[in-house]
Amino acid sequence: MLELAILGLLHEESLHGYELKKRLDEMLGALAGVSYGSLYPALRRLERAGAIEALDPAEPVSPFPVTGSISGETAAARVRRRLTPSRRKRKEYRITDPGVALLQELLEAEQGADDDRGFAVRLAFCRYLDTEARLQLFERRRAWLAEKLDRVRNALTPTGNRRRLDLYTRSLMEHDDEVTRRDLEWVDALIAAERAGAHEVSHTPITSREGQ
Amino acid sequence: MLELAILGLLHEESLHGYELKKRLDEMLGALAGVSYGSLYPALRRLERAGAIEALDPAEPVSPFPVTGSISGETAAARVRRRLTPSRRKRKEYRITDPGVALLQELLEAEQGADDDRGFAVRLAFCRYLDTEARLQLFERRRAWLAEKLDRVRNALTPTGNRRRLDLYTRSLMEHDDEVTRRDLEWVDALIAAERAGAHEVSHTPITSREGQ
DNA sequence: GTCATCATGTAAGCCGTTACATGATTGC
DNA sequence: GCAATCATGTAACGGCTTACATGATGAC
Repeated sequence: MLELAILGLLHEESLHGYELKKRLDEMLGALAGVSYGSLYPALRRLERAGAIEALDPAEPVSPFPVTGSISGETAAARVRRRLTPSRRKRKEYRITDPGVALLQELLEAEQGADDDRGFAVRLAFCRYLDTEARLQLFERRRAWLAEKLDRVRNALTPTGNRRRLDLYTRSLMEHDDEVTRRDLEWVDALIAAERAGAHEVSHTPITSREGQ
Repeated sequence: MLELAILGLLHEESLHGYELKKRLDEMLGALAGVSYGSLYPALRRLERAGAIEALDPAEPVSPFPVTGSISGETAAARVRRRLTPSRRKRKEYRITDPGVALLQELLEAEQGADDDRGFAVRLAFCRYLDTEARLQLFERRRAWLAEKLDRVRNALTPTGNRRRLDLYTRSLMEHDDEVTRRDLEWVDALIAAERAGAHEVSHTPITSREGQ
């Protein structure tokens, strides 16, 4: 899970551990608040496995030489902190070709792809899958949610041997029911969008958000 | 977490491990699918700690002697399986007085009471808390959710340094935003109901559920 | 007699955490 | 020079899973 996320982030851009954690925290919901005691060992494992490699700090990797302004990022950076924040003892990692293959593999893996966290992380990087694999991921999630909804519904209906629930437990289950139904609708929308070919996934209209 | 749930269930009724797992599975969302490899060791730990005790199989505990029909349960039971399904080598556990104290303590503990699972399990047994402790639990959850919502909102608004999100990640975050807002509303309803003294918590009207 | 289910347990391992230790760089 | 933040790591431990091992009971 963590390794999947690391590979996913490094596929976009080379990063060092500390920065990686910040990205992970932004990606929250899933994987927010992962600890360094977990992150750094994961990086070493991936490095030993050849999925990522540490960059030589002497020669920077950017396609452009690092002489002066680096695209538009500079203007914003100047405001918040000085230029060239670089060169601590930090180790920047880059994903390797086998690493990209591993990312694909982990994204498609069935192991733990169903639960909330597993799905969230996979969805965050599913742009690296082809449409078919993506649909497979969505359908699996859908089935899982449908099953979950079924179980809640079953626990909620007073069929036969069912013990009666206290009000708090009942409220919990009703809420669970509602949330799961919404999750299902969402996944259905993702599937529909994927099938339509157009990736107009950003469906959520939501009650006017002029507040901020 | 598991121990809390075990104590909560045993507070209602004495049970053996296998049956306990079934209840846990029904309580799903949180703690559904917990494994025996996790459950039995937990029972032993609790027993060693004196929080629960195994019943002497010779003398059953029920307030009524076990001669023939045991309340209304019998009629239903007769249909699905024969009477007296009892007496394997199963070990029935009962909660002790120190166990009840431990249950209280765990319910009020701040450790891990905020996340989805922790809150769900506590809510399922919060009837064993007094109104004040319950409100404290709800308020803590509320604060946690508010903070989470804030982080999502922040990641979602294109402020300054923010990298632009791909469509899938954006959809994920928007969904997260929506779900978290609903969670907040729900907790607010719980708090309001608690404050009103009446425990009319079962608010959810939900779109007509004639389907089943 | 044999299969499904009930029932209890152990061992190995995974994945993560907390707490601790260390040190570089920069702003003031 | 000192504190805040950036940055990397290790050690111990926690909680849960999987896979395995075992056996009793009841249905057919």
